[in-house]
Amino acid sequence: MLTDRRKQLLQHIVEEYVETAQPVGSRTLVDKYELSLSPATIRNEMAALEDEGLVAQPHTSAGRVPTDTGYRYYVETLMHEESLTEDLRQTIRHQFHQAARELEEWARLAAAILATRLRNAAVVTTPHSPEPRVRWIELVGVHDYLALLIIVLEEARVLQQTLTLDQPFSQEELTSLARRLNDLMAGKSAAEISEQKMVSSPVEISVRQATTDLLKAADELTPEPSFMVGVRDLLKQPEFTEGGRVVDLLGVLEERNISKAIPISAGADATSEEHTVSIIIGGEHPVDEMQLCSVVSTRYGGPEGLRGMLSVVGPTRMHYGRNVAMVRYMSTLMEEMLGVYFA
Amino acid sequence: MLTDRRKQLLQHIVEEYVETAQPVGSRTLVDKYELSLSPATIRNEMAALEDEGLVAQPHTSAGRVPTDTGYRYYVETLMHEESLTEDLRQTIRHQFHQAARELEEWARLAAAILATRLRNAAVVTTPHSPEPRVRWIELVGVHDYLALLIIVLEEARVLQQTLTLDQPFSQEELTSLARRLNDLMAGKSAAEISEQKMVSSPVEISVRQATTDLLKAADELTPEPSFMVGVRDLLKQPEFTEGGRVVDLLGVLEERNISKAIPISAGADATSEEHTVSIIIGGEHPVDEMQLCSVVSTRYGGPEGLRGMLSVVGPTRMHYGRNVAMVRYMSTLMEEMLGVYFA
DNA sequence: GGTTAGCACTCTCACCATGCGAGTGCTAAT
DNA sequence: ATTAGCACTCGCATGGTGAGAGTGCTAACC
Repeated sequence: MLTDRRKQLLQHIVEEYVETAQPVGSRTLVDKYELSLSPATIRNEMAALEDEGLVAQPHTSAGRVPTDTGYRYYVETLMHEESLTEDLRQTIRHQFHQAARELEEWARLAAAILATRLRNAAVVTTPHSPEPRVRWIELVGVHDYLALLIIVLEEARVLQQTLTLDQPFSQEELTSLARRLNDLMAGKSAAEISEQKMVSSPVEISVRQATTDLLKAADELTPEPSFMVGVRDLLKQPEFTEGGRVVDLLGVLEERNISKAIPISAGADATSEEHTVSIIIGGEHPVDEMQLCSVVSTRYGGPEGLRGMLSVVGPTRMHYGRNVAMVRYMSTLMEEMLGVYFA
Repeated sequence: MLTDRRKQLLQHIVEEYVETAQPVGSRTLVDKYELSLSPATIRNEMAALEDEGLVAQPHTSAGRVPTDTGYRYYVETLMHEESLTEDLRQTIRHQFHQAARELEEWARLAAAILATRLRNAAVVTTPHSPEPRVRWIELVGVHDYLALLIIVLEEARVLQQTLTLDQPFSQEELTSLARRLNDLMAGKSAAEISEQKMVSSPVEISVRQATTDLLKAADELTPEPSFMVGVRDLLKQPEFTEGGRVVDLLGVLEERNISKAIPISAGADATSEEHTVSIIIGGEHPVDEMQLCSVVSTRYGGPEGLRGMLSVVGPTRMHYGRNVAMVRYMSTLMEEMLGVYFA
């Protein structure tokens, strides 16, 4: 348990370091924060904080820098979440209402806003349901042996797939087949469709197969349009300028496997109802290349089990208070939009 | 007009520099390429090449480096396009035949292959027609006042847009409206649809409006899934490691405006039939941030006026012979795939 | 005349010493 | 418990030096 003074000191160190990116020394601390103490005292206190593993010095004669555990302590007990001005809220809300009424568009916009306002990289996934259900199914012939299978999900997402037919079909035949399947499949999930055992034509079977495959795949194929936004800002940070490390980081982010780079697991599932914002700090991250970064993320949900994720990736030396506030606000906003969308 | 010896010398300089990323000196040249001449002679020749503006030295006591004009001369007259082994061709073709039968998937695959094989960034756009036409149109209700407009283009691309309705419609009503519009619009382009003046219901008007808007926009919205692949390799190049410049480059690439970063204009439109591969070298590029890069690109086309673009972005010090060969092969392959697709 | 050997010259880069400044830890006094 | 003072440690910037690479030029050579 830390004394109040040490807590406050840690807070100052974190905030100062976040701002300047320089190791912070005892003198700077007393000067800038007008502590009515001498640098010597601060030094003693800092030595204590170092013993606790909360701060470290890059080299003997440098100031202190927060460690991952230091940041962790900070976000858990010391940080106050910044509150957004009503003005800012309005501006952002306005941007959303001006955008096209499209789920993907909203996700993209959210990512763009997060990235530019916070000057960090942002990742937003479009909302999708854990067990997607068919709302509508359509078959459009491209030519004799080729047709386009289009599936509209309950959540208004559109999937498509090209099918090779074993024999020519006219558009009329395809349409009536689609009608028939529509009646059978509407409102059903992949599992439920698979259960419907029945004798039917080879085409019908292949369409059914394609449909269930698509539904199953729908979960993973988190479309990446919203991705990569702001990586530029991320790489601008002084801690990345040295060169080598950047490349690895980019490598991880470039693979589309977002879930690997941003494991949302930590605690978020249990109380996900309550807009919990989860924070992963540096070395806490399972993926090596990400250990210079912190990730602030939260889920958002809509009706019908729709779920998506918003997150901000920045250097460990990020402005946690601001990022958390912003991510939280964007998630409520996304939920609001989804609510309206599905009235 | 250069003497044969100077041409060959330039060729060696380019190829050596491409390989080693080091300014190449007279001694290395005679040693490595077993020229039966002394370094002194080579020096004289190099001085001549420098007078012509084809090579330059970073500083007085360094070897020579090709200038942009040097590279230009090289690609126009000296370079021989590498030929791909039958083995490689087969491997790649195989990858394509294993992939999903989907235009986007092919484009993505093409980009991935280009990027990994050439260790450069690759950009591929999915094929789209300059004047898209409607093949099929569908309306799916999401709830009372919201419907999804789905348009399948002749080229088998699917567009979608959410529409707000001024009054509730049942799915039956929407379907029959879609049928009616389908009959009117099938095979038509945006311009032709706009011409069809007729009295109709407000919904119908708004659907028509949305359709033409979508068709018009379809040209620009070159989907970016295939983008950014391999930027990692790009930034690994020694010329980018210093730091500052990378950021700007990323900035340009991150904006989705590919056409700006990769103007294909240069000569490609006229004789585009013949798989002309266009090359933009360093300073020739209109965008400042791209002037450290070269771009090798070509268009590819399919039936029905379908057109797309393949390109590779790398440092000026790229392996032109290989890149051109690969880009050319991928373009014929894409055409082949499109041909099969639309039988 | 083209080619070459030789040489002086230039410039980069790595290395080392040096000095300064920032910041610390410790001790002794308050 | 706090603080002043001081010796100490590093990092970093500065400057000098020497090796190495590569050049241009001149004079000799075939």
